[in-house]
Amino acid sequence: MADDRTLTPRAEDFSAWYNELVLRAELADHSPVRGSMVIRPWGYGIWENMQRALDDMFKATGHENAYFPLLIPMSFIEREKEHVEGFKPELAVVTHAGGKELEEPLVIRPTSETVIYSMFAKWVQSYRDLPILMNQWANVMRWELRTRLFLRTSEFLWQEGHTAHASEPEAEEETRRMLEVYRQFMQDWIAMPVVTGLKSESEKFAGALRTYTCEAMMQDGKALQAGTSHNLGQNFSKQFELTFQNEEGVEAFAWNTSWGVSTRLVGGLVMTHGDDDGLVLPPRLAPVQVVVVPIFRKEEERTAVVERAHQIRSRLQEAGVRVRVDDRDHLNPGAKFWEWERKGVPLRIEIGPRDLAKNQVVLVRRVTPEGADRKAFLDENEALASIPGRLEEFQRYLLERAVESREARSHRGVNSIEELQALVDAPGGGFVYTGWSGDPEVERRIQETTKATLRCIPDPAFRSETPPERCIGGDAPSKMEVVWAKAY
RNA sequence: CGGGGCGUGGCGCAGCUCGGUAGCGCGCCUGCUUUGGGAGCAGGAGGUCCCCGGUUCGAAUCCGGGCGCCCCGACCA
Repeated sequence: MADDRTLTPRAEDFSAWYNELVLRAELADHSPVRGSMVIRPWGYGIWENMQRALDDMFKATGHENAYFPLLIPMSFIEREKEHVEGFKPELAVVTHAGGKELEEPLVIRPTSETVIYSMFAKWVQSYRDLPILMNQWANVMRWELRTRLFLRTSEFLWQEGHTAHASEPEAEEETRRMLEVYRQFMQDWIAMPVVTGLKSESEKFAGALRTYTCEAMMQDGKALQAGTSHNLGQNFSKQFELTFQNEEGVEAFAWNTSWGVSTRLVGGLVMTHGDDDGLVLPPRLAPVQVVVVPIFRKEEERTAVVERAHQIRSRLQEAGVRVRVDDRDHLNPGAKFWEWERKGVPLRIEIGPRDLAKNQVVLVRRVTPEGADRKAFLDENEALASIPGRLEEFQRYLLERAVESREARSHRGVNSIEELQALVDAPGGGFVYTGWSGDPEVERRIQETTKATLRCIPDPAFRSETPPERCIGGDAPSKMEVVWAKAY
């Protein structure tokens, strides 16, 4: 840590900056168990706001919540070949319970496809029972060798949606629909723009037919896989005999999808918006959107100022704003300013005797565009009425800034591996768009030599105006445009 | 799994080379003065120096063994 008061600047050591910020903003802390974390109230508050927004979106698209158990029979995980291959190395297994060795080991879920589709199989007989549109909020465990708070921990919180459909096109539509829900959520709530697209064979979910992804670009030029949506085909329904009688009375296997986002999104938020002073929160997710800091000298001033601060809080609360009054008296105002800025609160109202006299408040934005005044002196009523609008404006500003930052780190029309390498190795890193023949050998070779991975085959909205002609790997014609980046 | 670093009060660290009363900054408690960008003064509390063993009159310090954590890399949906 740089010292007690400041963070290591991003430009000096981005990784150190991130680690220090997460601890110092009190988002999370290391638990006694290596690789797992305690999410502290400030971090959990952000997650709760994410959950609420996402949950509403899931409900609006027809999904219901349910809960499946933490423990899964080992034999279930082993049922689907690719699935078990993908997860085996990172499974935590319960072998003993009740003082005895178990006959069959139980796996702590790394994800719940197997148990969920085995239950769906019990519940579905007819096409009339379909579709099933379900979601669960849960913890999962994947034993990771190298962990980082929020970005990769052994245990994490997430949601996993699981659906069953009567036809392949319906399942594909669902897969795409939920990917779009994620994209929208990340854009509108986290103010984090993402590139959506299809994962290559080597990067797709173990057991899926196809995996779609949301890829975000962090300030250090590395990509973050922020959410995935899988078309599972009939891989799981075949293994768990999830069948139904169709309209013709013929027995058929159901088509499944699954999709998830996790507390990793909190890490994405930090690395998208944070600055050298600390966290910057998009207002829509901020546990506290406005902090009111009273300033006073004498006792009479204190009474009057603190009373006004609480009036301001009530008025803003009535307008639906999340407000906190920081009336602690063992800290001076400056210390409070730094603290709330470190924690990322979007707006601050300072109110002191001079403001009371003039019926004004001082309004400060967590970040301001280059050259703009940081502090605004405003008529109190006017200021309070403008707060909801200002929060939305701040939300928009963060998104714009993030889009600009991503665009500045996106490189299109790249034709050679050398150029690709130079770009991803440069300090800003970023997304590199190239042509690809679809040959997995090219993908493997590039990954090995450049350490960049194929993030996705972007959806049409993100493709370059002129499609690439040649494959990055050589003289073969390009069959599709792809995005490369170093990734978390 | 490889490489590096670190374990000393709540946090950050010095002390270890060269063994001899365990220190500094921040934080914490009490009081007074302060409060518009990280307050000042005075007084105070708080420690199995990661663990085990050894050397020694004496170990935070030297030796042996162990444990833990962090970082970088490899691996990874």
